[in-house]
Amino acid sequence: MDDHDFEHLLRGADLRVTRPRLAVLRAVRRHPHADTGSVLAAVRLEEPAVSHQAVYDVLGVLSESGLVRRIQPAGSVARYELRVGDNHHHVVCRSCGEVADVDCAVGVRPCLDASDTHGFVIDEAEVTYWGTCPSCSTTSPTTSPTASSASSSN
Amino acid sequence: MDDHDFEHLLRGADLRVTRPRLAVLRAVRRHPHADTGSVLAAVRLEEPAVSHQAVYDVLGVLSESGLVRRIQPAGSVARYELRVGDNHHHVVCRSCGEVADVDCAVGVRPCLDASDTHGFVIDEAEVTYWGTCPSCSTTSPTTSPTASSASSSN
DNA sequence: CACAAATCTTGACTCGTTCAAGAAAAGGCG
DNA sequence: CGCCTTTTCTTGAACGAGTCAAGATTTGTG
Repeated sequence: MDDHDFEHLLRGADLRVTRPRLAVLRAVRRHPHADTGSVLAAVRLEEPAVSHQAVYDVLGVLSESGLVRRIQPAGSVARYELRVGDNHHHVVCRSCGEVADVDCAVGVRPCLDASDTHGFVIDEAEVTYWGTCPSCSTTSPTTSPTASSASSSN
Repeated sequence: MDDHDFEHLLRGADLRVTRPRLAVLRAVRRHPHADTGSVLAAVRLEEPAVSHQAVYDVLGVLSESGLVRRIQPAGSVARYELRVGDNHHHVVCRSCGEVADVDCAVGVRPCLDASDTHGFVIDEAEVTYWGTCPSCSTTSPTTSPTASSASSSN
């Protein structure tokens, strides 16, 4: 996944290839599950002039186009990842908010057979595992969910 | 589930029995999956003097105590329900944000066997089904996710 | 190279939620 | 039953992720 691939991805989705978009894709690749603020910070290391609105816009269109996946565990802000279309799920640490990938255990489309769907037409089943991450398990639970990884700026 | 039961629930959780708390419990019972604003509105029909902060506080302690369950699908505000401890899941309409209950199809603890959990200690698996609700399926998709049920006040 | 459409910058703003301080109510005890 | 401590609630300000809007730039096409 280099810039060349990203360019193809964008063109394939009928999106123009711009410096902000490439920078966002690189940032998301480097920081899986990063929130918008972290993506913005990472982007600005390479492209200092990119506005926060541009990052919101870019993450928005990339999500709609399926080039990135947006997740948002309860109590968390939106997070983004490049891994897409492989039906994996997420573990979220109740203590520090850390997110990790979990490959689907049941099959390609796990739990997609809900018993009574009340007439809803279901197109996706999203599984979120809740628990405690390794570092919060060993150390005494001091860290709060808000005090997570990278900080955001504005 | 009448006021008498609610009182027992509260005392059993070492919580004082107050008019705001009973009103919130009644509101959540009457409006499953209601957001905080809707709960506040419903509460004020019976207890006009209850502050919005009280509703936030009450919903907070009730959630911590396990008397109500808080859910928050991506892109939605927090929602609450009384159904608790029966491991059911939710379908969320991508178009209007409507939420419905779905009983667990796989078993008592579905999908709780993640393959590689990266050292996380998992205590819950939450399944969210995404799709389109009956009314958004038939009618052309006009309604937006933000224009949902009851309105909030302040 | 010029032009229309898409994209980005700038800056204000919305709204769900939280923070903080003091007033009011709950429940135990005498 | 009424006092006292603690919990809970009211009031009002503040926070912050995300959105809106208008105008400037850029992209890709003809």
